[in-house]
Amino acid sequence: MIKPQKNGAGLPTHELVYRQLRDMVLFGELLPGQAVTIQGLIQHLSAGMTPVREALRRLIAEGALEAQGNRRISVPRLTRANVDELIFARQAIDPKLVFMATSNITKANMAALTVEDEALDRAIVAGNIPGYLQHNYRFHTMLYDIADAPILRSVALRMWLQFGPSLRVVCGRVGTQNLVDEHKEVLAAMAEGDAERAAAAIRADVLQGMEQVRRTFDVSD
Amino acid sequence: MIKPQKNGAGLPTHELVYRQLRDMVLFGELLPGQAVTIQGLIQHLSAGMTPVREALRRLIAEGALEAQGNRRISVPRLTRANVDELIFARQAIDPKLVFMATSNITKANMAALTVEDEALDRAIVAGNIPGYLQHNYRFHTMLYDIADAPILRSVALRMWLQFGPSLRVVCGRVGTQNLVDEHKEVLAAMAEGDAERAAAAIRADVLQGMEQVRRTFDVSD
DNA sequence: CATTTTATAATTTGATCATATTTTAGGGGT
DNA sequence: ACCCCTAAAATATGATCAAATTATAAAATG
Repeated sequence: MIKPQKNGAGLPTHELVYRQLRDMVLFGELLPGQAVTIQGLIQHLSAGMTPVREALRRLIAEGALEAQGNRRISVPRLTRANVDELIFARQAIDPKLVFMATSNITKANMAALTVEDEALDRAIVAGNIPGYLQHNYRFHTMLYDIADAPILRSVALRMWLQFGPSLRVVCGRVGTQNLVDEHKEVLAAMAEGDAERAAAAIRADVLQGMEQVRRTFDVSD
Repeated sequence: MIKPQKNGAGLPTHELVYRQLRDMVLFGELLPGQAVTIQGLIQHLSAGMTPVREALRRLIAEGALEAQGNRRISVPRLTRANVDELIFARQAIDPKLVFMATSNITKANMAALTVEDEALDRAIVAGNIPGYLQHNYRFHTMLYDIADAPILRSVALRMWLQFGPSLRVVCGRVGTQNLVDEHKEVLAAMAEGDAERAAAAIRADVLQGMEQVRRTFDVSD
């Protein structure tokens, strides 16, 4: 007698499992190189096998996890060359999305962005690393959503999934105090409708953050 | 009594199902808007449920298929705005990959590219649409592989999965005769080691092909 | 009376689970 | 080092439940 339980939310289980795993990748509960097993997740999330498998296939396709070939799955360990690829791609995509977002900005959007950025600042001064990672992610993804360009958005989100674990490691080493961003400049430019300036500001922000990731490779590897 | 059959190849079934479905998307056996059902694939490919589900999750994550929300899956129908996004992304990514590939080119690589391009030319004069699609895809993906940049490569491949079905429709309307490409120029530049010129050539090639896709939206939609 | 709308039943499809099989990794023993 | 053996993890299947679409019938409107 098999009885599939109806999970609390209105979402399918494989979607819930996906989101939990994605957040674990993004906000640093999983470290680069760490192994991920299906059985382990079944127990840890108390989920069935099929939903877990589907979520893993999806995350592998998105680059958040890596299939090693011999039926093993792990969190990817970035190489220096990988980081350079990510820097190039983000420099190309993120400014375009902010440029597009500037046309679609509304009062409500701008207010929500400001709230998120202030929460981000508080996390920085408090040295709250998970809070920093989450609010920073949310700030950028809100911009992606406002741009209303689903294909470019999916590419940008994919990049976040790839450098997420490494970013976590960086923050663990250098702390949050040394982190600066160009978010205020982005918001000011968007408020004036100056798409070019907003795009340039986010480009600087992206470059600044990614260089921090790159720097860790120059010392360690 | 359950007996999982050992599929002929050494690859897992979900991988084989994935490849078959991907090729169906890329080379036009599936049209934009067409519905894709799990049950249908189980019968059509005579595969089990789990492998089919995993392959579908992967293809959805890669943008080749679309989850409509109400548990239904279909081949995405591109909007004019989507095509503009694809044009922007390919213009940014493809030239970079060719630029990088120029540094890594070998005699064997160059020979293989030339063979592929000649097969492509033959398909064009023969009006062989599936042949055109396959050889064109192979030519470009060979360049991606040579570049040895897995992250940018995966982004570029994702773009192909998105415009694949629409490209098939375009070829069906205009035929292959009117198709021109800049592949000869790309190869000539790469042979000389002129990465800038090769990148510019592939940029022109991409733009030319994608404009063809865009044009169909100006008349139909 | 024809047509549209609404409600209900039937069928198809998707989601999840338990289980059987296959493969891999690791641990003694040569 | 190599090879068998065992244990654990991954893969694949079919059964079962749930949900959604389609088909069908009834009711209401013009």
